[in-house]
Amino acid sequence: MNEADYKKVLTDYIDKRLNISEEEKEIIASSYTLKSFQKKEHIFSQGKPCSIETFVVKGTLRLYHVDNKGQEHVLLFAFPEWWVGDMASFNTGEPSSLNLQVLEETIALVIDPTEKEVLLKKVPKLERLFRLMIQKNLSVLQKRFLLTISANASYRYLELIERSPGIEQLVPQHQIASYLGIHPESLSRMKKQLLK
Amino acid sequence: MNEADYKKVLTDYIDKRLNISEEEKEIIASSYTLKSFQKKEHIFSQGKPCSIETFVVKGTLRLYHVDNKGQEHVLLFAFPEWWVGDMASFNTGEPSSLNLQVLEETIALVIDPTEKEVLLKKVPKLERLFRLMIQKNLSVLQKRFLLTISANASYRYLELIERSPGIEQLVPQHQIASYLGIHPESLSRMKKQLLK
DNA sequence: CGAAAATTTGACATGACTCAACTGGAGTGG
DNA sequence: CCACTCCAGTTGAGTCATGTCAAATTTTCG
Repeated sequence: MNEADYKKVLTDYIDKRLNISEEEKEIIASSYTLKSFQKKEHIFSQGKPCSIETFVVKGTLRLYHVDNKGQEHVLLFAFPEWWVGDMASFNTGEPSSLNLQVLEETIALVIDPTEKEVLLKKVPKLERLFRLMIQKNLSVLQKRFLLTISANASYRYLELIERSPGIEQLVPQHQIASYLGIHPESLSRMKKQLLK
Repeated sequence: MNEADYKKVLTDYIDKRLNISEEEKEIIASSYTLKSFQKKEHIFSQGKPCSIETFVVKGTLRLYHVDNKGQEHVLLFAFPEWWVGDMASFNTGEPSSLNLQVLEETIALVIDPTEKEVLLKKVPKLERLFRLMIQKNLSVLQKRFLLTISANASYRYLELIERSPGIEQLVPQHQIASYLGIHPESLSRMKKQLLK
């Protein structure tokens, strides 16, 4: 696949949701920059402003936070056709509280806040796309939050592997523990328990 | 205050963030319906589609979910100048998983999905307002989620009363416990501990 | 005033954490 | 190709925060 093919993934994605003209497709395609990232690389990090919003074309990422005790907490794993960034930081310029790390070699389309403003001016319909996207993210997080405070860790674990089958092949176990909000030792013990 | 005054609260709120014309203010004001709600009343409930998005002008509300064990979990308390609804349900028509209940007599401006679509067609800039609003909500929830899985209940309690001083006068203690994700007995004991 | 609801207290159970030791596999360099 | 290291995962023992259930007390409100 070449650059144009990768950008077509994005414009197709948008077209499916919004119906955009050929001209708009070109504006969009030229507003985003194609980047590839190596395994373990950090695309942005906690403490610095996040001036990148990415649309994942290929690969796997994790978005996580390190708390003041030094514990990592995975907010999400990202896959192709996902938008990932730290919106709060991206929009305000304040330091990010999140880290975005590559788990599997990734190809993504990226944009910075200034370019995004320009793009939104040129193609205002995209406001709607981004609204719907964030709305989706919010519903998902809401659901996860409620699950986290209402169900125990084994229930959350089973829910995760049902919702994302194959995740255990893609992501090391201690990161799954971190996603579930528990320690690796606890997840290990829990899995043993579940085998009965 | 009369109806026009209440609607002015909304148009002022929007004007502060977007700069809208007098004409647009009128369109907005006429798209929303003024409603008042009594203490304990449910504005929408779990299991039924939520066809209401509210802008609180006066009063206090709580948005909560009841899980399959019958436990209530408070997602948020809402105060004047907040938007409250169940976006997932509002936009798709699927049954809501949330309940919105009045804690203190409330006056709010409400809109249904069809009216909102019409309004957004007439005043497309509002797409941006709603995007920013949801974005804010998402950042807040993200932060809360991370706090919930990284800090213990007493830390979360202290954070809450610092962030919302006076909340203990407005909201019964068992609902604060529910907001914190713990049981009322635990909160009671915790507070006793903290007095040292 | 009296009933119902909210809060507190007690006794005990349990899920998850902590810290430390051990195991096993993947990769590296001699 | 082996020895070595490093990291992920497992296991063990003890602790702690919070849950559970039941009873006592206080507050709220009709």
